[in-house]
Amino acid sequence: MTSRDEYGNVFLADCPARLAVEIIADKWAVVVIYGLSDGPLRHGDLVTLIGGISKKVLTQTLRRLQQYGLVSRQAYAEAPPRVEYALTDLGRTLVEPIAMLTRWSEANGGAILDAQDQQAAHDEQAAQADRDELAAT
Amino acid sequence: MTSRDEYGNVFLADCPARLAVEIIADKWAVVVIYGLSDGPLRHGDLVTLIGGISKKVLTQTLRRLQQYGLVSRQAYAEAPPRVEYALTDLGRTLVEPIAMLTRWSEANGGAILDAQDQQAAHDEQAAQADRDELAAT
DNA sequence: CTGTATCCGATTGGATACTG
DNA sequence: CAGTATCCAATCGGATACAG
Repeated sequence: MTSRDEYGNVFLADCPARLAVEIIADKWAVVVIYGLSDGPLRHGDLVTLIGGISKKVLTQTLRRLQQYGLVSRQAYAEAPPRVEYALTDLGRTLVEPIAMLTRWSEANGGAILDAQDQQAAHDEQAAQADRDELAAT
Repeated sequence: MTSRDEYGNVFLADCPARLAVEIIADKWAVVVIYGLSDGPLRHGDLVTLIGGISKKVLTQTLRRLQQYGLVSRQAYAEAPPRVEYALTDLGRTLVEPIAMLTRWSEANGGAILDAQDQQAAHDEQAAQADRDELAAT
C-alpha cells in the first residue's frame, strides 16, 4: 500500500478523482462557475462579465456544466427571451475549492511572475553561452 | 464595491487571479504536480506512473511548470543519464489546493455520474418528443 | 535513459451570419 | 436576447524516429 493509494489514484484514467480534473481543466469552466457564485446570471451578462469569451464557447461551457449537473438553465417564455443560468447545489460545492485556487493565485502570483522573469533571464544566458560556444568553433 | 471585487476579478485576462486558472487548466499539469507531491521522480517514472501521457507531452508539461517555478529539474552527469524532477517550495503550496479538488471528486463523483445519467435520459426524452412532433406534421 | 524533431490527424476556438 | 451553423486558422497531442 503506497501513499499513492491514499490519494485515490488520480493517475488511472477511469478513476473518479479525475472528474474534478476533467471539469476544471477548462479555463472557462472555472471562470463561469466563479462568475455564477454570486447568483444567477443571463447569457449576455456572462459574456460581458467574462473578458475574452465568445458566445459560442460560453454556450459550450454552460452545456458541459449542465451535463455535470453543476449549472441549471432556466428559460422564461417572454419577449425578448430571457435565460438565466445558476449554480446547482452540487455546483455550489465547487465554489470553495475554486475560491481556494484564486486565493492561491493572489498570494503567489507575484512569485510566479518573478520565477518567469528569472527563467527568461536564465534562458537568455544559456542562449548567449550557446552563441559563444558556436563562435569558438 | 461589488462582491466580485473582493474575489479579485478573475474575469479580466490580465488579472493575477487567472494565473492559477492558467496553470490548473491543463489536465496533465495537475496530475504531474500531484504525482510529484510524494517526492522527486524521474522522467520515465512519471510516464509509467501517469496513465496515458506521452513522453512529449510530459516534457512539455514539465517545461511549463518549470517556467512557473513550480518544478525544478536536476540532471546528473551519469551514464546512463538521470534526471529528477521535484516540486519547488512554491510548487508544494499548490499541492493542498489540488488535493482539495481530488477530495471533492471523491465526495461528489457519484453525484456527477448520476447527473450525467439523468441528463442523458432527459435528452433522450426530448429527442423522443421531437420525433413525435415531427411525426405529427 | 532523456529528450528533441517531424509528421499528421483531431480538436479547439474565433468571426460571421442567420433563426426564433 | 439567446442560440445555432458554418467556415477556417491555430493549436494539441500521439506516433515514430532520431540524438546526446
